[in-house]
Amino acid sequence: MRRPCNTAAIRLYTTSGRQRQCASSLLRRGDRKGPHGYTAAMRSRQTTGQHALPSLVPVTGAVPPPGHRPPESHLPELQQALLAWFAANARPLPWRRQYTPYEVWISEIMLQQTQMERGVSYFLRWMERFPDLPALAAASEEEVLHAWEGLGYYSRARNLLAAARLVMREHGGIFPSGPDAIRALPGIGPYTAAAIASIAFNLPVACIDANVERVIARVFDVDSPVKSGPAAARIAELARRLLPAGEARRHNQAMMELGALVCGKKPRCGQCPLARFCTALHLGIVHERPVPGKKAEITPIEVVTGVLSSHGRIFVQKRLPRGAWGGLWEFPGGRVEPGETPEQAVVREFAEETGLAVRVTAPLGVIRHGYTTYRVRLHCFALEPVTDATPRPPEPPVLTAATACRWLERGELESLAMPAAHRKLADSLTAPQGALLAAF
DNA sequence: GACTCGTGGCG
DNA sequence: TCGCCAAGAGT
Repeated sequence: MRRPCNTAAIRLYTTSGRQRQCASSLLRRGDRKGPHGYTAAMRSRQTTGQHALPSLVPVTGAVPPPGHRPPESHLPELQQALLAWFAANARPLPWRRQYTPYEVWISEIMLQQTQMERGVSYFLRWMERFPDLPALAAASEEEVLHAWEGLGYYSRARNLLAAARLVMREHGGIFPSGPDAIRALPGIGPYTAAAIASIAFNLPVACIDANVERVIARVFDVDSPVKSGPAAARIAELARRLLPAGEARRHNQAMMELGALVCGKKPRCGQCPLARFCTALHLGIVHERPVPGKKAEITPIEVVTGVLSSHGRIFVQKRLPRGAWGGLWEFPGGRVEPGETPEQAVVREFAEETGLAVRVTAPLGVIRHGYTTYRVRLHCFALEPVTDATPRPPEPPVLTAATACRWLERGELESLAMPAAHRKLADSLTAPQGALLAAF
């Protein structure tokens, strides 16, 4: 299965240009003054204070306009406005046709920490390859990882397979409908359990994801970091109270859709169905909600990898089953140690990870990528085996960082799941005009 | 709670 | 170039 690229089908699901235009003009206006007469200086002071609400004072002469409807005392009206908005603005996503548990499940896992457009393209390809749960359960991990290649967080794919097999074994192949049974499946945490229970089965549970947190933090003016305990508890309680009876499926999707399309990082308050209920908008502090947590530090690191070729074949190894890129295939390599050149590092890493003696024949360039806490520069090299004069049977590799290895024909690189950076390198090897091809 | 786990798009 | 982040879960 080939990695999805930007296909024409995806355009169906993107935000329209009209919405983008409206949003930008609104944002500029809001940045300058705020919709209700509070200055930027006022907002700035509110952000740093622990108690934004009590310290709020209108600009001299400005009176907060009438019409704000405190959300706590207008829940039914708010719920109705949200559902009406969703009915008119819901995107026609592929898993919104039938709401089968399998499709809802796959879509929810794929969309974790993944942008909608990418999720849609992978979802469509996934359903061609694994059309139902038994088909997934019958697949190999190699196949599943290959279908997932490029999405990242590969434990999601491994857990999907494990969960599918568990459902076959313990639930007779029928996706469980009880919240506890759903939550017990590998890879399904609090959010996803609630999403499947409500969206697939319309059970009365509230979904709380980053979108919902953002919407609630603004509408109800939650003034502590949303990831902290107190804020999380308040948001959970508010989310429960917001849920209309019998409407969990539509309501939860509406909350998340609103957070994605309107109440995003760039809020489009002018087109928001909840604007008249929104406390943060009323106070002119929409941009200060939600209150962010502390940000992680990014460490720059130098990493090397090498493409070892011998007799027209290329060496790859399969990473250990757990941890980063677990179960994916890669070219051996590792970090450059202090005082070491990248060339020295790749020779050392090959010796440590495979027992193979190699030498560098050519540099293949530097690939930049980043993940969570690292910003990586991956130095790539072409390698050849170091052989002594006397012919002898080739010694088998001694793998210390992998469970398997293979010598591949160049065309076979396509068939294995690889980390994104290694995939870029592999693609450069087979590219028709690859500047690196001469090295082979 | 604090960490880890990927990737590509965007301003 | 760089920081931020997009429908979180597992340890």
